Amino acid sequence: MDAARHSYHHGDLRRALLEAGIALAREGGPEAVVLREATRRAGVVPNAAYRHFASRDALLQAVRAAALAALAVAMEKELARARKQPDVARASLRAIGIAYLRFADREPGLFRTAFSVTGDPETAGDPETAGRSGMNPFQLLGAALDQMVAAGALPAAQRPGAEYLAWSAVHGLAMLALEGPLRRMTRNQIQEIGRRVVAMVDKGL
Amino acid sequence: MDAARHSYHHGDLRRALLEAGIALAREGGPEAVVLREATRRAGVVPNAAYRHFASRDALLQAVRAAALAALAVAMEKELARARKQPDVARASLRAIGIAYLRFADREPGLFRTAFSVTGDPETAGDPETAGRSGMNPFQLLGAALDQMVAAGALPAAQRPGAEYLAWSAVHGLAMLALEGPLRRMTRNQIQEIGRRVVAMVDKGL
DNA sequence: TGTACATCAGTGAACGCGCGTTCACTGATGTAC
DNA sequence: TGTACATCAGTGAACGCGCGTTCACTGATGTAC
Repeated sequence: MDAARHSYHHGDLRRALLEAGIALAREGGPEAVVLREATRRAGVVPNAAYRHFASRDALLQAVRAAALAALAVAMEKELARARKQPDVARASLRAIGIAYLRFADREPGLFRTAFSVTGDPETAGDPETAGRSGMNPFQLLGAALDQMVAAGALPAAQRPGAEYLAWSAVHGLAMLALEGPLRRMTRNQIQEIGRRVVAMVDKGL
Repeated sequence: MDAARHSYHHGDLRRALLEAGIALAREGGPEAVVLREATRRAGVVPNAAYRHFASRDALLQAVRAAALAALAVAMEKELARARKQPDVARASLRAIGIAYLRFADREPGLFRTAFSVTGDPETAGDPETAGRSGMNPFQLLGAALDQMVAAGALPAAQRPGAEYLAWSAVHGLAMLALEGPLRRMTRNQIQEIGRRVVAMVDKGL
């Protein structure tokens, strides 16, 4: 990658390191985000990274934010489809759950990086974790639940904290399928269970 | 620990290493199960471990089995209490969920070791993963669900695969609370969410 | 338009770390006669 | 009951590994006059 650099200065090393870090996370999860490897891919000497990131962990946090943003974008895409459905509110909530599970399936490395790492993804503050709508994954889920209440599909009394219930169900399946005992199941089996989990949440909330 | 060994032979090194491994897992999760540290605690030279375990991973797997067995025992205790309830089937299912969450809370290191590690905990084969009843955690959950069907509290059509739905919900909360974004919440908040998750499963199945 | 110089973004070399694992060894145990 | 010897369970020393990070450095850039 980027092997052909001729000037002494790189030009955009911060971005190059971040992108290398994202690629590493995609390939092997958070523990694969190795500072030295990122500099290797950027065609630069190891300690050059310290001009742009205070430590290996700082790089990892930046990668994590990018992973969350990628998830937010995936959710937004699925939500766009849901808006054409008759029962928009319900379809939106399901879309969020399905997008979450699909992201975990298709980008396991990024998924694990986004969640099995220090830091609060719900932090509304960090714009780096947001999708195109400016909302991060957690906020998107919250908005879908608000819609449910507005549509009368969810009792207002159940609304507070409901994101944690929905999130838990879907997150648990993702983890069990990714690095837990469900790892050996086929993709189809997992998808079927995914549908049922989402249905359970819908019904059980 | 065990500093006072006088004979050249240890006597029960395998057990000592396993117990040291369990202690390490309890303190710091799977990545803390370090072979050299286990031998240090057993008062023995590092490579002595290879007389009893083929590799660091073999030790880790043994520790993992022990962690699953500990969870099974915790579940059995909670189940014993549930048997005194009027609606035994339902109470049993909830007991399993509550025990699971409580174990994750009280023994986070063992919990993570049990699940965020290679291997299929559902493997009925390994007796090392079982509690006093001879059943492992997964089997205990299955039995509770069978009871639900027998009691008419769960449609038989929903029974197949239902363990994965229940498990996902409760596992997800445990993970989010343990090493995810819910880490900062108070124990009480998590417990409250736990109750609601279990209720959601009960209602949503 | 040209030059001096501060600032910035890279280089080069080296550290210490603790780990898992291998090798050839030796002290202790227990079994056969 | 005693001894010879095979087997077993430890020791001692050493490996290579790749990592994150620090230090003093130098080449390139851009700004002030």
